[in-house]
Amino acid sequence: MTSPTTIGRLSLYRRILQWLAEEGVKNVFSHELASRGGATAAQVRRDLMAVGYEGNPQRGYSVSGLLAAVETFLDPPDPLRMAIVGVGNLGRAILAFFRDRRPKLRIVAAFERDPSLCGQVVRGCPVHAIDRMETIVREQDIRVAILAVPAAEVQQVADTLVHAGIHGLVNFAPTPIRAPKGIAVEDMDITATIEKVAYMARGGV
Amino acid sequence: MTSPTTIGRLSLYRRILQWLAEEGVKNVFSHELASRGGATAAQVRRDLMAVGYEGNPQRGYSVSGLLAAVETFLDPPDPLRMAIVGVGNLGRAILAFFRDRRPKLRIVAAFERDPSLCGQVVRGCPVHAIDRMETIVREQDIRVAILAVPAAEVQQVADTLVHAGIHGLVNFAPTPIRAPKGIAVEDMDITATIEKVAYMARGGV
DNA sequence: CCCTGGTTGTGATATATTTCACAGCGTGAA
DNA sequence: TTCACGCTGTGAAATATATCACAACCAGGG
Repeated sequence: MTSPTTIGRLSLYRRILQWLAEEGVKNVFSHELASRGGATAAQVRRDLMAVGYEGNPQRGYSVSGLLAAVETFLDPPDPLRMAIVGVGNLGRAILAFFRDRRPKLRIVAAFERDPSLCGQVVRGCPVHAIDRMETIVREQDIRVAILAVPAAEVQQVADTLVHAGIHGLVNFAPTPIRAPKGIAVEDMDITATIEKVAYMARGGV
Repeated sequence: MTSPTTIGRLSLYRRILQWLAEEGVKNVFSHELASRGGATAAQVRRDLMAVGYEGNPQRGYSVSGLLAAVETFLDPPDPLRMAIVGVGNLGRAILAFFRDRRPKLRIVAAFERDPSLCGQVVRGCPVHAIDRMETIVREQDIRVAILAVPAAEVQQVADTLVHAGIHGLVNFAPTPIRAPKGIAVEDMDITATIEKVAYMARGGV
């Protein structure tokens, strides 16, 4: 019903609103959100239709009111438990960002093939051996997994997670993964993005 | 003329074709590329129209021929020099991936605020103080920069790079950046993507 | 009071992207 | 030979996404 691109932008507006709230800003107009969010004012208003919060032509939107509405819309009612697979540089970067930032989206477990890391706590997150992944995902009711493993392994990891009953996957390997219908999958192909910019950057050479 | 989404997929097909070539596969059909690339056969054929390489209904596409055609299409004629700003975990992950993988896209410099890293070589890439960024970007004719710095700093870094004559920016900070027209910008918002999947994953709870 | 100016919410429109569907072709079997 | 098959390349249609444009609203200033 609500398009995925809109969901992605709402997540961004939420962060902008949090920023504004910290700065003590009370009200905001659609064009201000747009300029901070890299969108147009019309698009912001269109996106906000999904959350059903009404602004007012004189003051725009109440920052706190809109923030609450967006959070209600985006956040699951109960905290959603997530896991990360692969505690290399990329995995650590993601862990660091999410730490203490989203109470409703908690990364509760990490999995890693390298035995020397297992048993440690990295960025506040316990690291388990990847063999125990299926068991732990089931036991801890983990719904979403972030895959930060090499391309050669990622499909197998994804299959195991699907088998363990995962609901969503975010894949950072430079190969798309296949998953049955009903499982939300997003491939974030860093290489493709960089190559895309490299291509576009030589328009005016 | 060619849409950015197509460019992104061509980059993916290129990697798949490299894989196939390493496996010794000589020919490939559009539906095989599609299944490995998370697309449909029609979309693959449509994308390949851009590169102007013709397949044949009996054998499909020659892996080596198509690979060469895609590379000619995507790669700049001369090697494109790139830089990375921020040598934290994310920066290192990207450096590690690009190392020796793309001769036509070389990350030739890294910039970092932390003085203890400056002067070192990380993943084969020399790390410079960020104060010297503008000078080095000009001197070394760096065209594309990858931004892996905190959100609070990213706009200022981008402005400096624009001033230094950069052509393209890939931004990993969770805030979109503003740049003048004519500069290719791609924001990779990891947080938004994860939140998007978290949202979609609770469809069938 | 009556304008003017600036904003919201949204129907209508435009653009971008994907999918459909089929002609054209060469191969292999009968 | 003649047919059926399976694929490519691409016009046409469908879908998804973004933008336009305007009625409705209200505050502030004549």
